[in-house]
Order: sequence, then structure tokens, then C-alpha cells
Amino acid sequence: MSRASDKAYDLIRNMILSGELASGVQVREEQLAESCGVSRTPIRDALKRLEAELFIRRNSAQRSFVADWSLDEVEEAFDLRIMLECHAVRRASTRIVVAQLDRLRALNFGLLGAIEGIAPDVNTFLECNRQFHAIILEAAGSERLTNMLSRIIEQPVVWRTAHNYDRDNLMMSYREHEELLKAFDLKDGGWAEAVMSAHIRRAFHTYADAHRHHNAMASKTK
Amino acid sequence: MSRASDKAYDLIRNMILSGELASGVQVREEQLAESCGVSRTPIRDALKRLEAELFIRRNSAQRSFVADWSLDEVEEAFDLRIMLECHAVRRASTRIVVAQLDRLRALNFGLLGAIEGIAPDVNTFLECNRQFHAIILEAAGSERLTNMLSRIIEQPVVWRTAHNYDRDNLMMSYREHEELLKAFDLKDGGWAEAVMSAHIRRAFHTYADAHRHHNAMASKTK
DNA sequence: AGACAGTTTATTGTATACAAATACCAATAG
DNA sequence: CTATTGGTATTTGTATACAATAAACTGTCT
Repeated sequence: MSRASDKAYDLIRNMILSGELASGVQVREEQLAESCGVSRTPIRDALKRLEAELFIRRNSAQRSFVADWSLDEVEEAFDLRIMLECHAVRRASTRIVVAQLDRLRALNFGLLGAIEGIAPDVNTFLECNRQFHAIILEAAGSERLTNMLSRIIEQPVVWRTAHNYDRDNLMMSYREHEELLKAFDLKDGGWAEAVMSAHIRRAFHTYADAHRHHNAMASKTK
Repeated sequence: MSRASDKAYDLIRNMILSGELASGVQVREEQLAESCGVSRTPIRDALKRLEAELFIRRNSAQRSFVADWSLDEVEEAFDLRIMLECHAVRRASTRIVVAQLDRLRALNFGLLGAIEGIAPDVNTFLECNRQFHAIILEAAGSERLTNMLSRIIEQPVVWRTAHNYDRDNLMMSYREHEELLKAFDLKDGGWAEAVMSAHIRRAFHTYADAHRHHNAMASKTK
């Protein structure tokens, strides 16, 4: 991450995810340039990227605002992710090689380790989970698919939701990954697809519960 | 299209589609700037966009090249397009309003008119076809979906293939659109989805035939 | 001749100044 | 009091100069 535009991208993205930049607020290029310590040129690059990922929206006059996602929009994103990841897993089931299966097994073992402690290590869990899905995408062998999935807000939503996961939820992810591995072993793309679909749908409902809970809290304090 | 970056985007895109910029050749920002009559800044914007749409690829040293698509890669793109357009049509089937249905009917009537002449008017056909699909996407009402489909090479491949359409093929498109309209009238999302899937699959095979024919010609002249 | 180091050249990345577009505000007419 | 118009401030778009990086070359040493 030496390039200034990458640095700016990460910084702005984190500002959005951490809530430092609240939903709906306008962001100005010059102001971002100052807070990121770079000039406007890389900021503009970063904003374009964030706009493509729908983190940033622009109004008719090209002013940029932090996107404000409704539950419906999050559900749309999940629906798309389900379609694309199921497609990936279907392709992967006929293309995946032993080395990749081994890496998947190792990652899911690491993921289990992160759960089993007294307090689950959510960050390690997330990183293992991210890599697990990345390897499946790699095995699917479609650059375009990788491209699209990287654009769909996956990290942020996963990130927000996982902090709401209780141990049972985390363990469920582990088991679903194991089931996916069995489906790969048997080269049963249909099974793999069904497991993946359930896996992501469950994640959505965990998110939706948290979202509603959050809103209920917010309206109380008003 | 007053903005220089939009102008540059269109010019470069057309240069690629027309073959003026051949597959695989390197493109330099400064050279493009000169041929587009703008500075490097908007060229860089345009290249980023074209890169996101996989018209342009970059090597490890960030040099840009015109993408060279294999038939497999085109098939991947079609597969993704089928998934996304089927999703769109499914959503649209429960959301589409009368005004949109009327516009669809009018467009398909225009499309029929373009076919019926002595020599089919391919450009009008393509424009009606483009708008037809755009309205369905609008009716689907998912910004994210629109976003993704606009990134998937749809226009270029459609453009290349339609010039290979014979009258029967064009007429088939008209009939499929009519069938889609019936499915919408009956709010039968499953039917609509099936018709759309067949519609795009047929387009792919028309493309694949043309592609193979083209390659056979090319190898003869070698 | 072949390989390697240092230098040159080509190309992209970044900063910055300026131009264009838009929003904001105040003054004035209705 | 509202609407409209004009001007000013703010913000984004573009051009351009310069910096950084990677490729190509050249000369030397083995």
C-alpha cells in the first residue's frame, strides 16, 4: 500500500465503517485530502472506487456523500452476493484442486481455534472467513466474477454483523464450511451451492436482527 | 457529454470496439490524451472506468493494454449477465407499473418495425433492444443491480453479435420480448425469468457461432 | 559472448494552479 | 412576503509540471 490513492481509499473506507464519517454527510475532496495527508488527485481516485462500491453517492451536482443504507438495500446486496457466491461455488466444485482444498481445511481449522477460546477471537475468525471465501473465488477461476464480488459490499457488512455473532452463530459458520468441504470432496456442486446459499442467508438474518435491534435502541433514546 | 472524461471514455471505447485499437496493444495515457484532445487527467478517469469494465487490463507495472477476450471469457460474461438479468426480471415482475409496460410495448413495436424493412435496420433494432432491457432494469428497482449490469460488458458484445443476426434471429428477439410482456401481464416471475434466460443464451450462441466462424476465416488467411 | 551495474528513457503517480460549474446569499422588484 | 436575479463563495473538473518507478540500454568485467 505505498500508493497514495490506496492509502486514501483505506483511510476513507475506515472512516466510513468506524462511523467517523456518518451516513449522509457530505465529504469534500480538499478536506479529505488534508485529513489523509495527500493531494486531491489520489482522493479523487479513492472516491471513484468507493462510489463504484456504493459507499459514496454523488448528487446531480457531483457532490459526494457517505451512503446511507436502508435494510432493503442491504438485503439487495445480500441477494446479489448469494447469487454470485453460489455461482462461484458451483464453478469451483469442478475446478478446485487438492492444494486449494488443503488450504480451505487449514483455514477452517484456524477459524475453529478462534471460536474455542474463552472469549471468541472475532478478528481472527473474520480473517479466516475472508480467506476461505477468497480461495473458493480463486478456484472458480473467473476474473470477472472476482471483480464483481469485490465490488459488492461484503467486507463491511460481514464486519458489522460478525460482532453481533454469538458463539453458536460462529460455530454454525464453521460447520457450514465443513459441509462445503464435504461437497467439494464429492464434487457435488448442487450441494455446495445449497450450503453456500444457506450460509449467506443466515448471515443476512443475523444482520437484520442486529439492525432492527439497533433501530429499536435508537428510537428509545430519541 | 460535456465533461472531458466522458468524452474520452466514449472515444477510447469506440476505438476499442471499432478495432482501431487492436486487442492486446498497449495504450499510453499521453498518446490517448493527444488523440482525444484532452489532458491526461480525464484520460486516467476513462481508463479506470474501462478497466472496471475489463476493456482495459493493467500489468504488474500498471501499464494499460486493450483486453483480449477468449471465447471462455465471453461465456463467463454471458453467464453473469444471465444471472443478473434473470434476477432483474424476477424483481421487475412484481414491481413493474402500467406506464413501464406501455413503454416496453412501444419499444418492441419499434423493434419490429426495424426488422420488417427490406434490409433490417440493425442500429434501430439495437437501440430499441437496449432501452427495452433498461426499462426492465429500472422496474427491478435495485441501484446495485443496475450498477453491476452496466459494468458487465453488455453493449459491446451485443453490438458485435447483432451484426451477425439474420432476420430470423432478430424476429426471435421480438417474439421473446412479446412473451416476456405476457409473463409480466400475468405477474409470472418464473416464466419471465425462463424467457429471459433463453433469450440471452440464444444471443450467446449466436455470438459463439460468429466467433468460431471468424477464427476459421482468420486461420485460413494465415 | 554473457551477465551484471549503472545510466538513460519511457510511463505512470502526485501535487498544484487554474477554469468551470454549482450553491449560497443578499438585494430588489412584484 | 415571496420570487427572482446578480454576485460571491464553495466545490469539483482539467491542465500541467514535477516526482517516482519500471523498462531499456550500454558499457564493462569476467
